[in-house]
Amino acid sequence: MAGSAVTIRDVARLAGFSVASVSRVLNESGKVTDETRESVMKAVNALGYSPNIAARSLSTARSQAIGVVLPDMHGEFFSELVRGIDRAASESGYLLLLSNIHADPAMADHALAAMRGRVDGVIVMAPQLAETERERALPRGMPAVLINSPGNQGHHALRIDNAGGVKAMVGHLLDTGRRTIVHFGGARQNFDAFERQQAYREAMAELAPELPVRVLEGTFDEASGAALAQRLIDEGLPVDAILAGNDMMALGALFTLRNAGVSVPEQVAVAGFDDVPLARFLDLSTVSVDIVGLGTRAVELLLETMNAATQPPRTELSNTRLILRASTQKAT
Amino acid sequence: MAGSAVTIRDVARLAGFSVASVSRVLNESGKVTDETRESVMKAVNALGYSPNIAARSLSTARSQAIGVVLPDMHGEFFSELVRGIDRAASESGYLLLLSNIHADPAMADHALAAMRGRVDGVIVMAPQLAETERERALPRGMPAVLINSPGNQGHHALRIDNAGGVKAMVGHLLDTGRRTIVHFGGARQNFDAFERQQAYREAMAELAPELPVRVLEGTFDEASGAALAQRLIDEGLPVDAILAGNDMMALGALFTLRNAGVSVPEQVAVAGFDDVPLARFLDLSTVSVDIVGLGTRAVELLLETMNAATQPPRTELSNTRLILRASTQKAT
DNA sequence: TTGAAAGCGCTACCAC
DNA sequence: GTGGTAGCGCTTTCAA
Repeated sequence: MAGSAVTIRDVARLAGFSVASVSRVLNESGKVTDETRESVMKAVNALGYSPNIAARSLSTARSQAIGVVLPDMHGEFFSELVRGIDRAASESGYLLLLSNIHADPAMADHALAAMRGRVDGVIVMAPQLAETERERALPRGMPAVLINSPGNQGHHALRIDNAGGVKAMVGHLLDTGRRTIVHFGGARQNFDAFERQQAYREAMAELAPELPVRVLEGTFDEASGAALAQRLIDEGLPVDAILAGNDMMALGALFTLRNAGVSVPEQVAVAGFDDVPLARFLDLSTVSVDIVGLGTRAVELLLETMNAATQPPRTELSNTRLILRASTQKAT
Repeated sequence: MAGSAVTIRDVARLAGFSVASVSRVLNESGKVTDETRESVMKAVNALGYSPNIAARSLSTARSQAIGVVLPDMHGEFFSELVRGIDRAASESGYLLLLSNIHADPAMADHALAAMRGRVDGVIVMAPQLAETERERALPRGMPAVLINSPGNQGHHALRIDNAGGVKAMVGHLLDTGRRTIVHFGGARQNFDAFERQQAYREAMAELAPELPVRVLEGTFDEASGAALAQRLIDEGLPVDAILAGNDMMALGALFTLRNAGVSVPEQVAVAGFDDVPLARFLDLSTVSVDIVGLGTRAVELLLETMNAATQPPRTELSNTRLILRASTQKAT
């Protein structure tokens, strides 16, 4: 292993003390005289010693590391989530052991197993993994917190508040006088897409039961949003608002409408979900999710679990914020 | 430590074999009869056993993990780089130990020290850390590969080919008839900003020594690009091309010019560097860097170092690609 | 082919 | 306050 050359024994020998004392100095545990501390530290510096953490882990039965298992994601969401997790983890003295799992369940098994003994707990985001598969893959007794993953057997879980976000946006569209609001949904298998579609239906039913409900199903990408918008244009544009399941679809719709000479927001309002950086540039109204906060909170919950395993599992919703920009607001 | 309940000894007991045999089965080392293998595997499954990797690391002196030390970055660059590193690492059976270092050199020390004994090598991106500080923080004998970091004492290093990218773009601008090309530079302390500015001067000197050279210094963000563009407008726009040090500056310039009624690219061409996702949406010509490839390559070099420490250190440049879009091309 | 046992580097307990 | 040492869970000789 890298850097293993000098061990605690070398330090002890050079300092003229026992390994026990060296350990005490390094861990600030137990009593040592200033003299002892000084000789030990001198030896440490002279040798460029840093302790072997694997050995320490083995001895203390804790690794001071948190496992993070994420799907293969692109862009902002990934970096923000990792940033949040890292921030909270390093504040508490934990390092991150990262593993991307791709669609394959066998990889999840492998990734989780590989973490055994190197982490004190894991944060798992596996929207594509069935609950049973996930639980089988999770090593026995490994504290875990779930993010946007199906089921919640015995673990704390965190979810994006899709329902709250969508409902707020539907409310805004209604408040600004929209009457025929169509939803562009993502693929059915996608957990967030599913929840957002549900939320749209519920919000309409609750806030404006007399108004028509319509869902067009797409795939959460720009091209799909463009195609669906084109379909509406071909129909003679029988709508005055498009609530897309995510920003990329919304942007696709935005471009297509503008290219077709439809004025946004005058004729049609367009709204997204996620608040990707592009949204700000293109003046798209959307729902923003506090991703950094999601990561931070996941760490908090995990630490709580690790320190008191018998907490009843909770599911929390992460905050969501309505971001109103030009794409839904008539100029005043 | 998490999941430590069942050990190799429990498996051995249940299987009716020694721990040595269990180890052999699990590692596919040495000879075992099919019977033995079978009983062992049965016991493993029954107990839900997975080996404690910290113990294995200690015993084998290798951890099958790679340390990744990155600055606190936002967005696409971070996720793409980690994706590339993760992809290559997991293909070779390595896990990633991640640590964000912030500006503080003490944190770098801490992060690197914390990796000792848990990783077989590290990939370090520390553009803000002086070479001496970095080398002091790096535990003795730890194989390391540098990304976009100053100096290269004894380590393989990878850099973005800023010079090549800028030169190609300058060439393109000249080819399309631009004659007064001004460069919007980033902050002087920023390594990439510095290199790109240098490259601009060199490219101009080489390709068009008769043309004027002008650099306006900014800060690599949108507002800065906007401000510098405004300055040019106030001067009566004595340029026909803006080569920004990065995309965000270019976008700031783009908006400001358009709002001022300046037509891009007819009156002024605008080019960036990085190819952020926004660039495609806003039809900005730019230079794209293969970030995933950068990460992948870093892992390859690291594995090479770990397996044959006595290679002479090399510095490689990562490929760069000219992306030509509407912002620099006169419509034909 | 299998088992016993010696470490890997460290921490923590127990004596002094 | 300090040192000796047993173990943490695993791999890997060395004998049998």
